Amino acid sequence: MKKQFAADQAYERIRDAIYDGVYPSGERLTEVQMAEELQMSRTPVREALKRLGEEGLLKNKRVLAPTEKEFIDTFDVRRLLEGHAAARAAAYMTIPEKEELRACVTHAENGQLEERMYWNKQFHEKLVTASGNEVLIEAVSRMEAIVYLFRQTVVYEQRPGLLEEHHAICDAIDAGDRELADTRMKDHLDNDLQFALRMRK
Amino acid sequence: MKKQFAADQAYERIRDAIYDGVYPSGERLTEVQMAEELQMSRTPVREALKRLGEEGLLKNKRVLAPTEKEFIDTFDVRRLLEGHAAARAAAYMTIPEKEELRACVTHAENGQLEERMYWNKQFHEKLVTASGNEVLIEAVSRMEAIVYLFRQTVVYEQRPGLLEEHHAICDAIDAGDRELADTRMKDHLDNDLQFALRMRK
DNA sequence: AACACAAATAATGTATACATTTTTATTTAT
DNA sequence: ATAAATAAAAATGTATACATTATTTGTGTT
Repeated sequence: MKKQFAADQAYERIRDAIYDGVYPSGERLTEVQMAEELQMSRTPVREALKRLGEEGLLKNKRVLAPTEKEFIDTFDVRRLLEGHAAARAAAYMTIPEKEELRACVTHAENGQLEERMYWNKQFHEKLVTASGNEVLIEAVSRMEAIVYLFRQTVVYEQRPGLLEEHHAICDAIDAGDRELADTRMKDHLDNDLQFALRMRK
Repeated sequence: MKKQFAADQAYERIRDAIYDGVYPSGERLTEVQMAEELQMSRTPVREALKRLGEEGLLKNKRVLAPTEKEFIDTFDVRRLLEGHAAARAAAYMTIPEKEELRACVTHAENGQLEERMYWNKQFHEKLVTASGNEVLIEAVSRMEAIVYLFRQTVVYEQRPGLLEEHHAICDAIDAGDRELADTRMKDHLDNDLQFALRMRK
């Protein structure tokens, strides 16, 4: 077990708390309060808050409250990047990698809600990671915060068609069809977006 | 004139110094030394260095030394994003915006090296900004550091064909041809990449 | 009640001190 | 001479103090 700096702990704990809805969108996080709660001095907390700010989870000290536009804009970029990742995967993924990817979908099919969330997330992550392009990976992961915070609900994981679409993407990749993989990923994300938007109403 | 925090000044000064080659790639920047040079305490310097780290200009305390792969990967993503921005521009840019964009190219044609650099940069910036997609804008700007540091030289601004390509992109946008604008931007960036890679040898 | 202003309270930004960790320099052993 | 081990030096991470800014609260006015 590696020793963790207080600043890192603070970062992780606050981040998780935000994701868990402990601090709702719009709430202001102050250094003193956080320091109090985490039982450490302001210094590491301050560092953690700054980092959360840079990563977009806080917007001048308040928990990000993503607007519909921000969400749409995020997907506009995401579909580009993940579509590209899918195309690359179709061209360069190794057989074992393809199998792992497919396994994500089947595991999701068989698992309960908790597991299903995990494997769906893994699916996208594996796909992007397989590109081997650090810049791409970084860019995608940077957008997770908004996505996560916007659709506060988890119902999304039950969206009809979701798993079928993941399968379809796998099929395109297995077939080595770049174009098709790209298109299917983009369509998939479009569906996700539409569904999430509808859920908010 | 707005008052600046010491941390902000530190950030800007160190960043500019890195860009100006004062601290060469690979050099280690320590808090104490920077604090000394900037005549302030370690606290704001530390904050600045952390920020520079998050933005990719420092990689555990050392000035980023981009590898060829990183550079290529960056362009792989850039062409996606800027290509998309060009396509959007073709579809949605207003006449005055189109004129401003074209002006960037003509200004570059008529200016000296310094100006030319400025206007070429403006060209790309205007194009991306016109998308109105904050996420996209942010993503593109995040990649500037690597691009800038990798091609330490400025010769790049003299690349044969560069201005013609900018014009060609403008033409496609003026014509409202999304596909073509996208392709031309991608080709343009591909050329940039190839040229930069060749320069390094 | 809504507004403007003043006083108070609280939060931030910076400097500094100190313990710990990391780097560098030096010594010792093979 | 090279490598391992140790000692010395330097740099980092955290806590704390204090001055400065923001924010809130309270008061009086229309």
